[in-house]
Amino acid sequence: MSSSNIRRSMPLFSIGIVMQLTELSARQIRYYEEHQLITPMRTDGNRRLFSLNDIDRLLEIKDLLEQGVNLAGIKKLLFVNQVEQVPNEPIQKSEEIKKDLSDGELRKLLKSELLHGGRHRTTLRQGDMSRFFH
Amino acid sequence: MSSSNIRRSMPLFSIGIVMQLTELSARQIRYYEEHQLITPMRTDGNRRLFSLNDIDRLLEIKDLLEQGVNLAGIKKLLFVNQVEQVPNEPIQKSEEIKKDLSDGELRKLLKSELLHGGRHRTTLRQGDMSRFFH
DNA sequence: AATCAATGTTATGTTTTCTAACATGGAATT
DNA sequence: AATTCCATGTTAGAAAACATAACATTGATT
Repeated sequence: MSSSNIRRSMPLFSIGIVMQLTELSARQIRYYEEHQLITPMRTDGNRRLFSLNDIDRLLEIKDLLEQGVNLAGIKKLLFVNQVEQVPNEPIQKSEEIKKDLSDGELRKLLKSELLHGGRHRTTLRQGDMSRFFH
Repeated sequence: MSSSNIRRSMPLFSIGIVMQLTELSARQIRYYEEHQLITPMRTDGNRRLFSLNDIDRLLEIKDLLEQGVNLAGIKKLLFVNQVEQVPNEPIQKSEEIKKDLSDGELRKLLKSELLHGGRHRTTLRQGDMSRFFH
């Protein structure tokens, strides 16, 4: 897991913000979760918290729906993207230990990642973002 | 206003998330706002929404407080940072029109900025972020 | 001892989000 | 044409998160 991926998978956004950013209704977002197209984190009080990756995926879902793909198809598409991507990932150095980090360490790391911002992209579906520039 | 600055000034985060990221109490955050060290946006329902810049500033406030600077001093410091930084900004091209954008256009832009991620930094206090890597 | 700055704590009200149920419109199927 | 199904809207009621405001506390300064 690259630092960028860590940053992009941080649960940060309430559903209200995600609604604005994606222009999806709460109903739609929850429905997609219900069908396991996204799996946002939850707070202790059971509120959803979305990551940048979640938002990314929601926008892709929206895009595919507008192209006529149904949820079943989208689910498959998202899934093949994941499995076909794994082999392309460079073998990670042993430095990048995946071993359990303490909560404190993780929080510190995530903080610095977030605030340092992303300078290199390791996104799966590269080029997809072009559709936001119309 | 660079695209990065737009992205970093987007009101996105609830106070709960900001508490976690900064390890400040709600009381502290509100107190700093009360003394006009930050001015987070509000939702229609009056909930605070913080930007990355707000979080950045909160962390700087926290840092300065730990160094013994009081709020009055911090206020001055933040202010001189702002005024001394303006001349360093390159003159913006006339392409970068500041004219009013429609809400829709702005939202699209912000969305793409957010999701595209920051690749170049135009931060004011550069180097400050190093303190997050201990 | 009194004051002040920064923060904690508590009370009370409002906003946001939650789940669950039912409704609807359009497409596909029978 | 009637039915079914998918995706979404709408509503109700409960709980979480957040708002302001007031009072308490702690440590430093006067």
